[in-house]
Amino acid sequence: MRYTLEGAVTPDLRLPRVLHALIHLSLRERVMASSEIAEMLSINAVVVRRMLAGLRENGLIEATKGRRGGWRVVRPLDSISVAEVFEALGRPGWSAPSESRDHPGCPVEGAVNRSLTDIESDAARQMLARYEGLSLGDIARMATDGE
Amino acid sequence: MRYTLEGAVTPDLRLPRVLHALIHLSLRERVMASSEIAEMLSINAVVVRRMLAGLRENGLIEATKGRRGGWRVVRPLDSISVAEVFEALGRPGWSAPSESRDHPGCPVEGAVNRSLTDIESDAARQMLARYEGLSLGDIARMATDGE
DNA sequence: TCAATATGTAACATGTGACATTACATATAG
DNA sequence: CTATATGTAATGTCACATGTTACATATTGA
Repeated sequence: MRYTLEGAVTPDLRLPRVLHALIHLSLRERVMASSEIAEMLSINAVVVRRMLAGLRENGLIEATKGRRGGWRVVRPLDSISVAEVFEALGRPGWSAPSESRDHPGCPVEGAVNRSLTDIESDAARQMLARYEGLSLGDIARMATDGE
Repeated sequence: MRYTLEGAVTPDLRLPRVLHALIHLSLRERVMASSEIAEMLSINAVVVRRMLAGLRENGLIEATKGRRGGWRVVRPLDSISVAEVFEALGRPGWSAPSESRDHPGCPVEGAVNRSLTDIESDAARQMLARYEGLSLGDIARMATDGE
């Protein structure tokens, strides 16, 4: 695993937004149209469909077209980890570690790259482990219980 | 401390590049012009001056104008941590954690934000601690010794 | 003194990715 | 059939690292 946590210039809010939407969607136990979710998140409905496309391809949610159509969470929240959502979204905000390739073969550049990559990879690994240990059910209970 | 590791769309290579340049600069024990450093890093001389400006303001390096001018590392490499360079560069690639503010007051959004922020902050804290424990001298020795 | 050489910066261009928006194709309930 | 949803392409906006040009300022050395 060799990843750094990065993000676009425009703050990448896909992960928090999708988690937020999935939990509401599951708790309500009825389908919600993209437009409803969009209103809830104060964003555009097309952006919602774009974000949820990855989750649909990974079997986390299903979409029904036509009248009375909308989105439905397929599995129980306790069985869905943040890591799974993160992966289904395509690891938003992550990119290759910051290695410069300005002077290939230079031992100094190599040592710098190895040092920084080690540190970034360890941090990324730690974050992913935490994502794996946290389920959407956990978050839903956090919201319900005394904060 | 509340930071996420982020980066621009264009890979942010300021940290590895500056570390690379500082180590060479110190080992050579003579001033180097921006143009020389730029050639070494395969980038533009103006970009070099822009990167090094923060280090100059933080007293890590000094610049001399005019003929025979150039850049000089003020302190020994062993006394300079990666963290110090990182800070002098303005924490390149870091930004506030990814919290959505789409529906203030929503307990679900709040729980999501707290969960993600905790995880991101911990990862950032760990990375900074590693930066603090690593000196430019350490990296220079890595480059010299058996890799 | 004066020309060559450096830094110090402003100004503008470029490339990229998240997000916004419009338009339209496709599918489905009633 | 028609209203309603998803699916998706095309285009625009914005922010930021980097590239590039231009010029002001400072300093060395003959």
